[in-house]
Amino acid sequence: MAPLKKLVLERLMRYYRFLSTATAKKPLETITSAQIAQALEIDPTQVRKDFGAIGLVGIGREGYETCEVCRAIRLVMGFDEAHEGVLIGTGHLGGALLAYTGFERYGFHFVAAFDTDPKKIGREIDGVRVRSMKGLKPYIQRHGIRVAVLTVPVEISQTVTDRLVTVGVKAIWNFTPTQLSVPDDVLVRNEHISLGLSEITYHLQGS
Amino acid sequence: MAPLKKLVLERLMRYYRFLSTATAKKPLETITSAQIAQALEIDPTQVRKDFGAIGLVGIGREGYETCEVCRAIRLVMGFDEAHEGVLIGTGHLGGALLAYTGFERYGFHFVAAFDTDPKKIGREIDGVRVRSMKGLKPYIQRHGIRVAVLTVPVEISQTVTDRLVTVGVKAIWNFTPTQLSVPDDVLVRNEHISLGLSEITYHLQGS
DNA sequence: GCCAAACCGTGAAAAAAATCTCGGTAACCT
DNA sequence: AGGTTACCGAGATTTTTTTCACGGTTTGGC
Repeated sequence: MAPLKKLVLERLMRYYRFLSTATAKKPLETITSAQIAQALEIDPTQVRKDFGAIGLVGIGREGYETCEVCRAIRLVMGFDEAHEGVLIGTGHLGGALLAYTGFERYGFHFVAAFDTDPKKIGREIDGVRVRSMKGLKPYIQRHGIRVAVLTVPVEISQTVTDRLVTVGVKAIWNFTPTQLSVPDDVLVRNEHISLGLSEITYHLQGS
Repeated sequence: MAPLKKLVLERLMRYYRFLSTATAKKPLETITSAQIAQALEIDPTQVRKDFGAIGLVGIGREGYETCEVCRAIRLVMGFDEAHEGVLIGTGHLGGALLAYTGFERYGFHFVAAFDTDPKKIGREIDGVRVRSMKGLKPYIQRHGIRVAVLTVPVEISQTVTDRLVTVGVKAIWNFTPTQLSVPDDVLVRNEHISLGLSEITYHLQGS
């Protein structure tokens, strides 16, 4: 099967989140593409296309089985594999991410945090131990960590990235406003929060 | 001029950020589309198209005047108008956003924060006063606030949004994992951080 | 048992976004 | 001064993404 595109993955994520929360308050046997589409403000066809892409088939005039949909999404997205990540940089944003419990449902959780500040090293933030950057390599390699979340100051983001790559990290969730360069086999997902301002200031502008 | 698309706005933001930081360390008179494109890992044509869209013209074989580019972007994006925003929900993420100073360069800053927790009300977080939600309406209206940043728990996100809309907020920067419904004239920019996990868990999956 | 309603599935069409191609022009070199 | 190089600008093309349109199928009613 051809790899799924980024946009498809993001929509699958949204379907999954919607189904998780919607069925929590009112269990549903089945759900139609129209229902999902309306809730998420997209086209019903889009939902059917996406479902088709991961091998889901609907039934008659019932729609899709909610359990089956969730299972299929979790399977294709890899939510059932435990993804253990480390956080680099325990500033405000890093701390907020460590405290956030919403990633668990996607099979992701933090097992350690790293920082250079001696005052922080050794402490725990929301149950996660803060370690010295010196211990990065052995930790990553001993635990087979493949994901790192980057919340360090921009000045050192590329340097830290290079280190992460050399110790074997395969995916970097980048919250720094930087364009990181990495080898082809390493995935960088940018979470450039400031970009959101573009829409806002432009929209408000002049009006 | 036709309104600029979201993707164009985001790229303009990236150009602006790149130019701001690149010229800070080494002042450049001019810059070529190829240089920008290489740094941001996009196509040079894309850069020229975007620049063309905001009326920038390059010169001979020199490229574009950096000052002029920055000025044009700031003008079209509205960075020079002071955008005063309020933050609703002073949890971990809210605190991190209040502490972040990087929004200033885009003309955005926080003038107040709101929360329901009596223990937080009255305190200051990074120079921003935390106020009671009861005072939301008068504050917004007295100061003519048009932007709200939403970092409240999901359970109350729609309720708070409705309130924001009725008191006259015109743009909501939504950090909650919710699909908010608002009138047509109100802009919602979603910063659904969890979506980033889709790429990561999918990429790592099976490998 | 048959008709109608409410779905899905999919190919076709449209819209949007990214990329290619190439003519034109200004600066540089010899 | 003239050729060459290194850009930009814009039309044409391709690719991607979204939406439309409609045949097929299952369910429920009569």
